[in-house]
Amino acid sequence: MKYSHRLSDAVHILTYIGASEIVEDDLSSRAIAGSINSNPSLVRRLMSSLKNAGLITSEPGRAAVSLSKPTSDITLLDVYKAIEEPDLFHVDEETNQSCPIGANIQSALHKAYDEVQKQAEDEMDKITLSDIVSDVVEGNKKALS
Amino acid sequence: MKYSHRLSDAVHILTYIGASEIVEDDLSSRAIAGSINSNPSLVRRLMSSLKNAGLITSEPGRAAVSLSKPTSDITLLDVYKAIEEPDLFHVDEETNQSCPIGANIQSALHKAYDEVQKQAEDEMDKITLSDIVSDVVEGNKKALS
DNA sequence: CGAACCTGTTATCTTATATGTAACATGTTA
DNA sequence: TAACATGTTACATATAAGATAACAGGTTCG
Repeated sequence: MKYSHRLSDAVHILTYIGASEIVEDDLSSRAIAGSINSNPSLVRRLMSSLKNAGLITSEPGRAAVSLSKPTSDITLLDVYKAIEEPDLFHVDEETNQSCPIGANIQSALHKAYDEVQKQAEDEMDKITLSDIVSDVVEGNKKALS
Repeated sequence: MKYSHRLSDAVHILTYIGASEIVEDDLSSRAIAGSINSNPSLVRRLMSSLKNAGLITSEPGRAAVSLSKPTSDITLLDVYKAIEEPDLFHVDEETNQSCPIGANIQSALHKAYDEVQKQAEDEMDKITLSDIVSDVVEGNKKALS
């Protein structure tokens, strides 16, 4: 996942929905794609994951997506788990088990990566969609003044 | 970089060097590649980055690589910075600047990601090669008993 | 009712990246 | 000098992300 911005686009979608008062109130996948500078199909695919995770509610045929929870109850961690692979780092699972190093490095790395993952997730859990929406609305106010 | 294990292989190399007493004392790229179950060229490429970062010392022609610092002075963060892209998450830099959301989401995301990055890096900075080597040596002892 | 929109899903193409592999110039050792 | 090493480059392959198109089905409103 080096050059991916799936997480960013997913947050963008949620922010668009959560701050729809500052844009024309068009919540179609086409309108959201216009904001991302992407295409409606990508938006609908990401929304599919967000829907599966219980973060948004939508109905076929109607351009009427909405957040399932208040913005303060949706964390960056929720979005991360809905969209991304679970692990930030990957252990090489093909190391040589006949070598003392190769046979024991995997568990040592898993232990280390788990600690990093936990700290990252704890921090992501502290950042809410409300924070992001506030920053965006604030930035927009400044730009208009 | 979804399916990459560059970081794991780099730590593997350093661990191999740092724990060479529990393997036959062959520090050639071929021997290390054997432990990773990979190939010497990959090992030499990773070692090239580790050398640029000042973590190892080596000379052309001689299979005599060594750590530039004690294992307790080499952190997971050092290896991460030597090997990986600097950022865990990437902001979509192509969002529509004509849209209030698209124009302001980038800085909001950078701010959020920076906080997560900082926590992850702080944790990586606490984990040393010494910890990894200890776990591997310990695991080997158990396997032999 | 029917035209015009929408969502949800799938398929294909292109591009970026990681890895495997080979090759080669050059240094070292015995 | 033969054998082996590093350091670097080039190329092939596999995986994944994103762009794009297509289409079945639902919704809205004239």
